[in-house]
Amino acid sequence: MLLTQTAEYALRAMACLACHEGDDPMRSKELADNANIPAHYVSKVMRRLVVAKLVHSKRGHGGGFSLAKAPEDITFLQILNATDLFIEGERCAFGLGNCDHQNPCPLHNAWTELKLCMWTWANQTTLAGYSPDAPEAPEAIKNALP
Amino acid sequence: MLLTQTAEYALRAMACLACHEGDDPMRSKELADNANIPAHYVSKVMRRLVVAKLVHSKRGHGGGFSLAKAPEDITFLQILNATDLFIEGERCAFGLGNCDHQNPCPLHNAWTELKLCMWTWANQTTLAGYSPDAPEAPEAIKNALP
DNA sequence: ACCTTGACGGACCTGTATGTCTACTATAGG
DNA sequence: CCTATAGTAGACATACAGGTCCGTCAAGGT
Repeated sequence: MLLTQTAEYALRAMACLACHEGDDPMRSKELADNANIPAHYVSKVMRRLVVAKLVHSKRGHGGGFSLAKAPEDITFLQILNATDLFIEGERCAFGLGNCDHQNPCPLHNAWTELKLCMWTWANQTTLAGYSPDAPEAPEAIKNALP
Repeated sequence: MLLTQTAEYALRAMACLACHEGDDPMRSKELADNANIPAHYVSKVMRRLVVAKLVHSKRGHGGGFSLAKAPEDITFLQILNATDLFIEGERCAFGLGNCDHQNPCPLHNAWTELKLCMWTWANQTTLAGYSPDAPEAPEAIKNALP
């Protein structure tokens, strides 16, 4: 599992909201069905996104969830950080104690590269990419993975 | 947490073995101390690496663990795959049911990119990079992360 | 006003990853 | 042959992410 279950739910939920048409908010039941999240777990996931100000919630009759900003302004990094999967500021996996840029441990570079790789991906990918007719992945990417 | 705890232990243990000098195997107690792994958990971690044929174990008096091949022939990908963190063949986080290259879901490309990013890193990084006097990370990497 | 809808928030349960302990087996050396 | 050493294997314990449940609160509709 590359991401935690909750992070995966959050990404799917945000994608659902991004492609939701109309101005009326989306109810948790709809989210659960469309994003394939356990019905009773939706509120847990969404509350984190509300606290992170990525999503607005509206109570009562006609209530539900809606994006707090334009899809292209919401990066995956923001979503992942809202769900406890902190990429930034993570300690070095190899450093025992004091390991930073000044005192790099032998494998510090490898670790930094991985973080940079994930961080760049998460920071560059936004919900704007969500579209039912998005272009297919380039051949290079399709064939690179075994 | 970017990696699972066990995966992190495995990487550290392999790094310790890679920089271990001499022909005699390294005892589990030494590994536990040097790689900062709970003493009684070392055998659990190492057994996976033994099964994956990345490490040789020797029982009895004078026994211990040693790398099964040259450090430069051991990639992080092999180590991670040995510890249940399968990067390859992972299903798409966004696909609900049938989602592949032929029938990509709207966010399939983003997911593929992340997998490719991690896979490339893991596949290109080997234990050969382990050295107490490895060069520092390029400035670009050092400054890219917030 | 009252009722229905639906998010909020906390208590609580559960399963998996992690960690600990112990009896067993293999090897080397005296 | 006996003993100390050191990995093996599996039972058992624990912590925490994941998941369920329910009472509360807010907003419309009638």
